[in-house]
Formats: sequence, C-alpha cells, structure tokens
Amino acid sequence: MTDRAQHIMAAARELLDAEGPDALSMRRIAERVGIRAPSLYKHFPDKAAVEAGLQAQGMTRLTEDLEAAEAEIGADPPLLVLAHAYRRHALAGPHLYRLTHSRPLARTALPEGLEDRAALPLARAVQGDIDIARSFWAFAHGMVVLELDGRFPPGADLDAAWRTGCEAFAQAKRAGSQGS
Amino acid sequence: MTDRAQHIMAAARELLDAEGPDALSMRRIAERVGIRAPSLYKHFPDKAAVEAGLQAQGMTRLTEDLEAAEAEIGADPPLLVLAHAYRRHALAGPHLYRLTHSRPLARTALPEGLEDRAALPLARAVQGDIDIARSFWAFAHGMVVLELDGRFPPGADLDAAWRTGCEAFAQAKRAGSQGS
DNA sequence: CGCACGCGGCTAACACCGTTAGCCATGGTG
DNA sequence: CACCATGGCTAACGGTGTTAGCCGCGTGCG
Repeated sequence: MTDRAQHIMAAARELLDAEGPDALSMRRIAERVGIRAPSLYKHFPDKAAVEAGLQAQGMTRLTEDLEAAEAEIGADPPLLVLAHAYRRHALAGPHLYRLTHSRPLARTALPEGLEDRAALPLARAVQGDIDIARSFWAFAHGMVVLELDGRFPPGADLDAAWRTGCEAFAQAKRAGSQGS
Repeated sequence: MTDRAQHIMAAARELLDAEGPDALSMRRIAERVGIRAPSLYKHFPDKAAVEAGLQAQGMTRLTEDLEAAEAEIGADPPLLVLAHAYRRHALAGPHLYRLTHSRPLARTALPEGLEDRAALPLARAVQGDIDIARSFWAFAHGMVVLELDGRFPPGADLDAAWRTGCEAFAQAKRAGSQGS
C-alpha cells in the first residue's frame, strides 16, 4: 500500500471514529486529505475498497486486544476475561466495530490468516470445542450490538447478563470436556 | 392509519423483502404505489417514519412467531423450541429482520406494549430469570446476524452451535432455579 | 539532452438519494 | 355557493458514489 493510500485510510478512520458511518463519504474523506473526491479513485477502486481497508483495521485491532487479554489471563475464568476485553474493544470504537463486524466481511482485502488469528484466543479458551466457541462468539457479538443499538432497557444490568452468559458457557465447557 | 398509508407501508414491505434495504428509497416506494416520491410526504413526515412502520411490522411478526412457537412447546426443551422459531423467523425475512432488530428501535412508533409482549415467551421459558433471558436473547440474535452476514466459515455446523448454546443456557437455568 | 509516459491531481457531469416549496384539482362542508 | 383541506403534481436543492476527460509534473529512457 502506497503512502498516499495509507494517508487516505487514516483520514477515513478518523472521520468514522469522530462522526460515525453516515459521515464517511468520499467527499468528506477527500476533504480531510486535502484533495477532491474523484482523486480518491486513483488510489482505491471504489468506496467499498476503503471500507474493506477499515474492516482490516478493525480485525487487526480486535486481534491485538484479544491476544493482549489472553496474555493476562490469571486465576479468572478465561471466558470472562475474553468477554470483558471484547466488550471493552467494541465500546472503545463502536463505529469501527459495527463497520467491521456487523456486515459481510471483505475477506479478500484482509491480511492472510488474520481472521483465523482473531479466533485463536477464544478457540484456546474453550480448548478447541468449536461449537462452544461459535455460540459464545455469537453471545458476545449479540451483547455488544444490542448494547450499541440501545436495545436493552435503560438501566438494565448488562454486567450481570454478561456474567450469566459467561458462566453458562464455562459450565458447558466443563461438561463437554469430561466424558458424557 | 389511513388506507393510503397502509398501502404505502405494504409497498415498502414488498420492496424491502424483494430487493433489500438499498432498494428501499422513497422514489422506489412511490413508484410501486403509483405516485411520485414527494406525495409520500403527505402521509409520512420522512423516510424514518416509514422505516419505523416497518420495524413495527417486524416486531409484530416476531411476537406472533414466538407466541406460536411457545404454544407448541411439548416435551422438547423450551429454549430449543424458541431458538428454532427465532432462527426460522429471521431467515424467512432477513431484510425485515435486520431493519427491525439490527439498529436502534423506533419505540415511539411501536404499538403500546408490543416490545414487552415480544419478550414474554422467552421470559416465561426462563421462569423470569432476567439475566438468563437477556444473555440468551443476545446469543440468539448474535447467531442470526452472524449467519445472515455470512460470518461463519462455509460449511460450519450451525445447528450444532445453536444446540450447544441452548443447552448451555438450559443448564444455567436449572442451576439458577435451585438454591446455590 | 529531450522526449515520452504515467502518476496523481483537477473540473464537469451523471444518476441517484431525501426533502422542500409551491401549484392545482377534487371533493366535502358550512 | 364558497371555502378549504386532502393529496396529487413539477421543479428544485444539496447531498451521494462514480466516470470521463484534461493537465502538469517528475522520472526514466533513447
């Protein structure tokens, strides 16, 4: 990726973080870079390519945050630690989270192996039980998007819901790793 | 709601179901009704009001589907039955589901008490344990949106993931309803 | 050294979007 | 009969993504 292209991606990222997805227009991005909108097409084929780049940023950041959380697992239940990190990650950059994880993923624009790497901390936490991993992932993603959309009643105790969900899956993990 | 307004809502719904959210423009809706776009504003203040009406349709349909599923709970685990109905509901009308449940809810445009009524079947299934209800709801919503967005690997056994998640929450419910 | 070429800007424009202003026909009501 | 609200309409504005076509500058090559 050329220097200018990286500059454009940074501008897009700032715009998204600061003003949300509706503000992410080619003209607004160009304005931040100091050029006109059509010039963006010398660096990216279309807006979808810019958004794909943002998704790559989002996946990278998530991977880093999850790996950092994994490194700090001590006596606490691993699922609770990862869940906490996941929620913190999403709330720290809600617009990027939505753009990255709440729509189809532009996999071809992703660094090789990144998607798998993002899944590894969770896979290790559930000792490779793929069904637990997928359902727990859905739980965490669901909690996050429902919170971001203000779907829970005001004043709902989300910490308690997170804890309950994590315990349910931790329990299932214990049950699953023993013989039936 | 006037006759014409209902006609417009029906046209919007057909358009959404047939061509997805990107096709849901005021001009396309008007075209289906046989009028011009500005005339829509004699019946709705703006596009958001039309979308709010669609959300009301989505909530109503979900409520009906969940209540119907609840009525057919027999020997099967209640959470599994509701989960199955939930997934079926979402996959039957993915565009309406996304518009209704994957963005902030226009509560003021909703029939009185509908949102609560939609939550009741699940609340009854978990015997009022609000934390289980919320985390299970997040799980189900997460599974659905991840599936709709094609986020799971191709060939992933989603039935197994659903089953695993349902069992985890059913287990937690049993544990929670006994003394510690 | 000069020329060619391509990189990366630019303006103008197109088709679409939501939305507003303002006009007018129709039909019911005081 | 007069009036006025209802509900159509056209024209238009500012926004969107995107394309066509132009041009200046810098680099590499003959």
